Amino acid sequence: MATGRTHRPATRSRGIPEATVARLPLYLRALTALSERSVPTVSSEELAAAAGVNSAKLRKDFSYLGSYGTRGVGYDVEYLVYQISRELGLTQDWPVVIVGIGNLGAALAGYGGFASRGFRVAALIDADPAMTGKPVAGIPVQHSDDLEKIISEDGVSIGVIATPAGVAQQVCDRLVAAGVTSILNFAPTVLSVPDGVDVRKVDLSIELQILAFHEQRKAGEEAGAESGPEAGTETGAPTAPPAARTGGSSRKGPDGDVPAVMPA
Amino acid sequence: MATGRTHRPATRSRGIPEATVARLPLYLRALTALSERSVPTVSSEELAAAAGVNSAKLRKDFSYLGSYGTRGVGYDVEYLVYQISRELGLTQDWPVVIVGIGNLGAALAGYGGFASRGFRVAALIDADPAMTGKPVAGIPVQHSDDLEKIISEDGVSIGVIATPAGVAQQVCDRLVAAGVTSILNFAPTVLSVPDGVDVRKVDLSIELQILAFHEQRKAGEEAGAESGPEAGTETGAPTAPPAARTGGSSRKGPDGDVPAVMPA
DNA sequence: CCATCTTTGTGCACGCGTTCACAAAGACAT
DNA sequence: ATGTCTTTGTGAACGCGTGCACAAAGATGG
Repeated sequence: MATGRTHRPATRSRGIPEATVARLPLYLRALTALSERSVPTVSSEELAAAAGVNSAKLRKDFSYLGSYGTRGVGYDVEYLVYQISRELGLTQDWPVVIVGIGNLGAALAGYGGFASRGFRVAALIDADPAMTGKPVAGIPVQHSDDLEKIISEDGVSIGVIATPAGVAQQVCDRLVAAGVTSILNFAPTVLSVPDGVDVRKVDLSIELQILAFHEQRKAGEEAGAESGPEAGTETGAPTAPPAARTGGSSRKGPDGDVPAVMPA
Repeated sequence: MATGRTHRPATRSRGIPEATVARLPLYLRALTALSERSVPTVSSEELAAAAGVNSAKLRKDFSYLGSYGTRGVGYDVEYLVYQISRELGLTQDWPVVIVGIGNLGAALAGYGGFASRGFRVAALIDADPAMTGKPVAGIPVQHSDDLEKIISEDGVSIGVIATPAGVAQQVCDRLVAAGVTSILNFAPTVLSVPDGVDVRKVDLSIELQILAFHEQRKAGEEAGAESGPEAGTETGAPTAPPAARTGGSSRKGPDGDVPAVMPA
């Protein structure tokens, strides 16, 4: 999970567990595919397989929404699509602003998965004056000076931050002050927000690091098979905990991200 | 969380809980920032604040790695950076291939956060012959015909899929067959992989849908304050569960993703 | 050397999420 | 109408993750 809520101790919204909410979009996607193939009904078993989850889990998830199935038959696809869409708030239009139109921001602006699910890119915002007015994915970039005006005029409540890490918190503060209450953060920083504001983060680097951990473990298991499972626990630690300071490097990554410092 | 492992019942790798592994990159980032400011030691309280977590949680996380702190003082920054890097497998170089060089793939290729953490983009691969040879972020795109050769020659074990959803499973199968055992999937599909292969997924659309859910709930709470908290449970459902089929549309999204069908 | 003070490391309890297993419900055939 | 068969909906048990609260450890000062 590249994700993780920030703050807010598992709000358990209207009795719907957070874990269930996170799976509803998965079910919706599978159901939409079935709908396009004109499949009238699905069993929990089939749908669970399509969504990549356990069937018992799926049934319990749906039970939080109500009793929308028919015993002995399954679930009506169209009806379920509607119910989940309504529950997720996808029956209304959500204007979204994207702040920071670099490589990633531009890619997000052109991402088809947004518009297809009721999310409308209301504006692209960047701090670089050279970008202002230039169309990206058919939408002209606006300058960040107008951020507050754009948010309030369009009634935007969801903001996407795709800026360098260094300015993410400032951008976040301005978005929140202007009325945004949900933020999707792509910058590799921890954002602090007041209560009532939801933050979800997507960090590509973190995902890769988690994969690397498991990858290393797999490799270690093979190699460790000959010398016992307890190998590799102390593979030459460089110095004792109170190591002498080496003086911090000042290299900065291209997007304002900080590189990992690897002693020795 | 934009994330979520696939299969594999919480492997609890070498006694290190999955939830802890997912937080290690967070700590590492905070520690790296401290290291650049030449801060010699941090308390669990300070570091926890910087990483956006609870200090008790942080201490428990570190306890799984060993006793690297000094009571009354805190943790040695440099030493901890090294220990976490080693635990995550970041002391070695991980070659990574990115398959599907569209908007997103190109953005990923240029993402600075990869190289700075020991991940090296070994190759960019795309099925479009017109892309072949064209440099993206300084790296020439190679044709997908050579996928197997590239993987085996470079010893690549981590693959990133940024293709349209329709071809993601095929690409995944080829990657796995060629020897890739960790996959980061950006395509909006459930990938099925054999045992021993890790898949992590990042789905931008899902993250927004989760935000929309909470956003709707917030809006509903305000409005519902006047008519009681039980309002909005049955806001005009369109038809009874056994609804007549309306015939599926066949529209496809621009990236092969399927649009949500909204009845009535 | 001793007292004090800070901060770690962890035992324990609690709550959420997952999974099993089964009773109830309805479709369908006779 | 009745029996059979399929599939849902959920009660209950279990395991993981989180957070509290405190004892142990070590630094620091006198």
